[in-house]
Amino acid sequence: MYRPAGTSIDREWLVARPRTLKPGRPAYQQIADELRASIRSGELGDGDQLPSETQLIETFGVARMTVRAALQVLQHEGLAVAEHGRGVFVRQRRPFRRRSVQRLSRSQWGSGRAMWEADTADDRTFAATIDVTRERATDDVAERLRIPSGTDVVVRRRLHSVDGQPLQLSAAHLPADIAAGTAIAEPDAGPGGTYARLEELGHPLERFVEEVQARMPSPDEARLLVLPAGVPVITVVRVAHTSERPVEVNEIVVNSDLYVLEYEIRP
Amino acid sequence: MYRPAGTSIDREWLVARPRTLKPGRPAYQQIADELRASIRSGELGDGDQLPSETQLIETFGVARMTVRAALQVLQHEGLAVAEHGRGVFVRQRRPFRRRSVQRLSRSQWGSGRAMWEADTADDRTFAATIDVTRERATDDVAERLRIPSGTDVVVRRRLHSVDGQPLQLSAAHLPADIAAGTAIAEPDAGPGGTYARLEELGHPLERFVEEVQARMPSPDEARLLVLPAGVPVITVVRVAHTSERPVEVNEIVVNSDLYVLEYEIRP
DNA sequence: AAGTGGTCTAGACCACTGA
DNA sequence: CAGTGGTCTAGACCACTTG
Repeated sequence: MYRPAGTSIDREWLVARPRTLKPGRPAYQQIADELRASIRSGELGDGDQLPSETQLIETFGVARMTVRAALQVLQHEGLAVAEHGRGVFVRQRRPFRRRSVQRLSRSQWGSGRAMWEADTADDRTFAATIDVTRERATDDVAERLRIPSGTDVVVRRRLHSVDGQPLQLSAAHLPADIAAGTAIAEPDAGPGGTYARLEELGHPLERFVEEVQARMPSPDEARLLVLPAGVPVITVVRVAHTSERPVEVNEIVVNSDLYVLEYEIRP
Repeated sequence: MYRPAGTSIDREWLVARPRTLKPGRPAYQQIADELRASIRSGELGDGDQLPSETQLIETFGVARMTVRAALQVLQHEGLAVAEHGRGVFVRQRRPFRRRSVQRLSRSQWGSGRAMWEADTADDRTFAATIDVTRERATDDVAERLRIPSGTDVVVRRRLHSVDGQPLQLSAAHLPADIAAGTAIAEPDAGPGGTYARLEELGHPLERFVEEVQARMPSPDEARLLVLPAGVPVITVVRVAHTSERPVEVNEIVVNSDLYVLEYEIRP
């Protein structure tokens, strides 16, 4: 009973359904419930096309805005994506890429590989540097770097992509007294990246602290990361410390659909 | 120019707006853009009421479904919440609670405190155990525990709340050969919880590995955690290891609005 | 009772996709 | 071209909150 992903089974789905809606619960939610159940059970698999709006209208005997509301529910739950002119499809699930934050080890960036390349192996990778600027630190960044608010920082803003797929945005902030005039203030920071340069400059990195949160993306973030509705972002604020002081604050926004963050804790 | 949070400024907002929409971009998106800008700028602060649907209809000269679409956009971005019969409000922001996963230290659970109490200090806390059951391990859990698929496990499912506010769901899975017949299989596992019992039973915990992801909640999760639209959940799969074997897989789902996960990495 | 949001209809026109 | 989803209207009735 094998059926390859992406097969259209609209017609089968159609005849298998009861077409009656019970009073008490809104119609659009009942329709969403049925479709959701079909997705969860696997009856509708990854990439399969959902019944079209027209088909749902006929099946359930409701107005178009009602079936659209049902489909919107599924999209905002991250279960389906609409493609204009094509149909609504079960959203392809889950990370084809995983990230071990554990790989923030010296062996990684010491060897000239960026840490986000850790699991990439032989894939093609890109890090499109949007820009490197010198700015006044925001209050939050200044506090985390333990420098006076408004002090100059070098900011490296980047959009990381792999095989053309945007994965994450990052904005690394370093105190200007450390980074200005060095390779860190250049678009290409050289082999091993910022962390390798910091060590060379006499700032050996002792520990990283990461704060992890999740939220829905802003419209700008959704555009840059090509996020469909219903996909949140994970935000990471990483602070790199030497034994003396914090030397970098990196604000990272990742496509939560493509990442698994991995941490190891030793009590 | 101080204005306390929650103040209604509908009328001010109304007169300050242009009421013309430009062609090219959908009307509901332009309306959402204006409201979003007001929220981001702070003109509309935490808990403030947005203009009502009626006011927006008059201001922009569009149909009701159009302004509703605009308000839906903001709700799904997590910027606003609607309250039936009251209005639409700027969503109160961000964690009044923070969690240091770093606190998975022996000193915490050794001292009889659960790790999710680490930062709670003198707040009132509750952990409503939904149930403790014996089940066959799912494929995923079995693989993580390195036991044959279908082997019995003890499952402790809980809903954690603080001051009546639900924070997280968890489902801890332990191999039956370790946990069955012990306090771990009881609803109240005793002081220090599962981890303290494991140590007493001769399973000293050496390391924890956590995999962190984010996604939109299922309807059930949204109901249990009382999540409004536009708030994702963070999922954590924590595996506790002795030097010999993995002894617990804990599947955790947290309200991303109330948590900051914190990790420390030493290269 | 007045004002708010929640659901729903029966249309319309448009933009995009694919054969 | 037919079929798909995207936007929008002008109504309707309902449910909830507040004074």
